[in-house]
Amino acid sequence: MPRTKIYKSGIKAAIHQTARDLYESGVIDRQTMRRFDESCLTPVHAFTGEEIRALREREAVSQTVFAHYLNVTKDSVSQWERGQKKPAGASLKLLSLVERNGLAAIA
Amino acid sequence: MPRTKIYKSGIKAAIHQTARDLYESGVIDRQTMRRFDESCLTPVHAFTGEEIRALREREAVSQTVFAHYLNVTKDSVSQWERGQKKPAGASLKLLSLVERNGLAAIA
DNA sequence: CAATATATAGAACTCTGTTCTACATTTCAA
DNA sequence: TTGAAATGTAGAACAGAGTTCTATATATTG
Repeated sequence: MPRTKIYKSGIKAAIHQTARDLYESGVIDRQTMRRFDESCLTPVHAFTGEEIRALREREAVSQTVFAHYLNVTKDSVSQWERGQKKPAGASLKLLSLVERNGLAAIA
Repeated sequence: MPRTKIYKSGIKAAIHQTARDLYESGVIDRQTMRRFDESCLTPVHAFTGEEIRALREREAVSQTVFAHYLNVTKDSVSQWERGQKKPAGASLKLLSLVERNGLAAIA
C-alpha cells in the first residue's frame, strides 16, 4: 500500500542538514526553511493504554526500564497502560519515536 | 579529558539489539539485561534557560519550530528559556537527545 | 521456602504545560 | 516607505500530567 519508499535512518538527518546549509547560504529563504522543518516531523498521535503496553512489550522491557528510557516514573507508565492517565506533549513525542524507530533510538 | 571514545550513532543500537538477542536466547539473565538497559541511557541533566536557548540557536530554529519538534507549545519554550518554567521528565529527555544528537535525531 | 522482580491500586500533592490576550521588535515583500 | 508576517516577551488562570507514598498481589528465581 505505501507508495513511498521508506529510507533507512540517516537519510532524514542528511536531508535536514542540507536544507539548513541551503538556508544559511541564502539559497532558500527562512519561510521555506520553516515550512520544511514543520513538514518533515514524525507524526505524533494519541496512544491508548493497549497500544502503549503493546509497544513496551514489543521492546521486551519492564515498565521500570521503559520508564527510565523516557525519564518518567514507573508509576506513570503503569497509569498510561491502564488508561488512568494520558501521555501528552513531550511524552507523546517520545512514544512516537519509540514506535517508529525503536527504544534504541532514544537510548 | 574524555578517556572513553565516543562512537558514532548506530553502534549503540547494534549493541542493544545484541544484548536483547542474548537475553532472549537465554545467554544472559533478566537481571543482567535490566542492568544493562539502565546503564547505557544518555544521561539526563537539568537545563538552564541559557542552555536551552543556546541549544535552540545552535540548531538554528525559531522557538515555534523548536516547540514543534518537541511536541510542546511555543510558549513553553519561551518560558523555559526565560527561566520561568523548568522542563522535566520527558521534556528533559528530549532536550538531552537534541543536545547530544541534534534536532534531526528526534525528527 | 524466601527473596526479588513485576505490576496494580489509590490518594494527595506539585507544578509543568496549555491557553489566552496583549504588545514590541524585526523581517521582508509590495 | 509602508504594511503584513514572523518572532519573542509578558502575565495570569487553569487543567491535568507526573510525582510520591504506601499497600497489596503475583510470579519468578535462587
